[in-house]
Amino acid sequence: MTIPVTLQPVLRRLESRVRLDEDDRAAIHSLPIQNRTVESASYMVREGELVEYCIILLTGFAYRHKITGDGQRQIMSIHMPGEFLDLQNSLLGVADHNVQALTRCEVARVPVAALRGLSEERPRVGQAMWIETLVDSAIFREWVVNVGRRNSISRISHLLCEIALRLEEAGLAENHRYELPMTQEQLADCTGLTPVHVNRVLKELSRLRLINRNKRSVEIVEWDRLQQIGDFNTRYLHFEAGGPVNLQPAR
Amino acid sequence: MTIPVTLQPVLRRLESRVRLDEDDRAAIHSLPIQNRTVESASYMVREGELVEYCIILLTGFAYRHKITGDGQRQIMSIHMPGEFLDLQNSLLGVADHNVQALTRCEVARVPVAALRGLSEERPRVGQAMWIETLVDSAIFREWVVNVGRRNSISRISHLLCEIALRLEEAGLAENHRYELPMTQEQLADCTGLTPVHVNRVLKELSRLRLINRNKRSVEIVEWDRLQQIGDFNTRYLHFEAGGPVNLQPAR
DNA sequence: GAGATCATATAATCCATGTTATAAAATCAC
DNA sequence: GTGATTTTATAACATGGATTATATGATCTC
Repeated sequence: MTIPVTLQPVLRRLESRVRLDEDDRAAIHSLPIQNRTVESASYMVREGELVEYCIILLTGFAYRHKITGDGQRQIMSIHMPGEFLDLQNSLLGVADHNVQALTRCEVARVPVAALRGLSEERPRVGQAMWIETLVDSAIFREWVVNVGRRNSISRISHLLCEIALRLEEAGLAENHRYELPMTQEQLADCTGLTPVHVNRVLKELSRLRLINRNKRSVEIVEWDRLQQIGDFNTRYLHFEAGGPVNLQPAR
Repeated sequence: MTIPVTLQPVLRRLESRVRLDEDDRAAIHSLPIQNRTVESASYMVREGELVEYCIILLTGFAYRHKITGDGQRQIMSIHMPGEFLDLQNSLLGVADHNVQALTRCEVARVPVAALRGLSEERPRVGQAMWIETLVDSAIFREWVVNVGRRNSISRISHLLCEIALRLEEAGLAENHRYELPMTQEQLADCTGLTPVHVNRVLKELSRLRLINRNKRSVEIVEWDRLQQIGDFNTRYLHFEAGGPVNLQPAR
C-alpha cells in the first residue's frame, strides 16, 4: 500500500522563485505521473542510460554520483524532497551520471516528453524548471571550489552548512538541527576525502563544540564559527533569485 | 577600430543540438547586442554583482572562477568562441562567481531582458539556450569528479583531453593540436593543484611522449593513452544530445 | 536474540602533493 | 633594445590526508 504523496513540495519549490498562475499550477498537477516507492540504495538512473522519465523526489533523500575508471566514487549532489533529480535528462537524453536513493524514497516519474510539452505550453513553468537546473549548476560550481581548494575541515563544515540551510529553506529542518541520512563513507565521497579522515574531522568538530552528533543527527551549535571555518556564503544557493518577481519585465 | 564580428558562432553552437527555423535565426540576429573588445585578464562579471547583461564570447578565451576566503582561486570552466559566459545570470540575477578574460576577447553584450523575451517568444531558442546551460552543468559535474577523485596526472590529462575535443567540436582545432592560452598557474587553479606540481606533471607527460609542448602550444601525441590516463570519456560533453532531433515529439 | 553485516573509531605508517627558495627564460612596457 | 615583470623550471624539505589494520558498536535478518 502506497502512502499518498502529492506534487505539492515541487510546486512550493518552483513558486519560491517564479510567480505562477492557476493555469500553470493546473498544468503541473495534470502531469501524467507515476508514483513509486524506491528502496534505500537502489539506482533510479544509471550513467549511459537513455532516459525516458524524469524523477521528482517527494519524500526521502537521494544523491547523484559517478564512478571513476579505478572504482572510486564521487558524489556530486545531495537531494531532498521537492527536488527534481535529473531534470537535465529531459533535454540531454543520455544520463552522464548515476542517481541513487540515500533512504527509502517516494518519487514521481514523469515522461520526458510531458516535461518538454509542459515547458513549451507554459513558458513560465519552463523558466521555473530552467531556474531549478541553474541552481543545481550553481551548487556544482561551489562543490568544485570545495573539493578543489578547501582543506578537509572546511570541506566538511561547508557541506554541513549547505545541507542545514537547504533543509531549512524547504521547511524540513530548523535551528540548524537535522537528521543527516549519510554514512561517513558517503560524506567522504561528497568531499573527495577518505572515510577515515572524515571520521577524524567530525571528531575534531565535536571536540571544538561546533557541532553535536548523535547517531545520524547533527546539530550545528556554533553556526557562525562553522560557517566561517567552512568559508560558507549562501549566495550560491540563490534563495532569492531576485524573489518571485524576477520574471517581471526588466525595470 | 573594432574587428567585425557576428553571432554566427553562437548560432552554429545552438543549432548543433536543436533544429531552429528561419524565424528563430532571425530573432537571434535581431538581439540588441553591443560589441566590445575586452583586454586579457579583465573582469567581465564579478561575484555579487547584479547582472544586467549576458556575455557571448565571439573570439578569444575566458574563464569563470571563485576566490575562497583565504585568497585561493578555483577556476570552474574555460570558455571558447561561440559560448555564453553567464547565461545563468539572465535568470538568477546576482552573479555567484567571476568571469574573466584569458586572452583579449571580442564579446557581444545582450541585455538580460532581451534574452528572457527571446526565450518566451521563441521557445525552441529558449530550449537551445537551456541546453547550453545543461551542458555547462554536465561539465561542472565532471570537474567535481576530476578534482575530487583523480590524482594529479589524471587531472591534467583529463583537462587537456576536454579542451582538445571541445575545440575540435567547435571547429577551432584539429589533430589534437591547439594553442592553450593558459599559464601553469591557471592550469593549477583548474585542477586544484599548485603551479609547481602542474609543472612536474607536464614535464612527466612530455617525458612519457604523450604530449608535445612548445610555449603555449599543445599536441596530444598519444591520444588513446592520455584519454586512458585521464579517465576521460566524452559522454559528459553531450556532443549529440540525441542530435538535433532531440526536440521532436517522443517516438 | 544470535549471527552476520555494516558503520564508526582510532592508531601507526606512508606518500602524493604542498611549500619555500632560487634561477633562468620569456614576455611586456616604454 | 633595455629593464621590469611574469612565467617556467627545478631542487630540498614538509605535511595533510591516504593507507592499512584492528576493534568495537549498530543495525539488519530470520
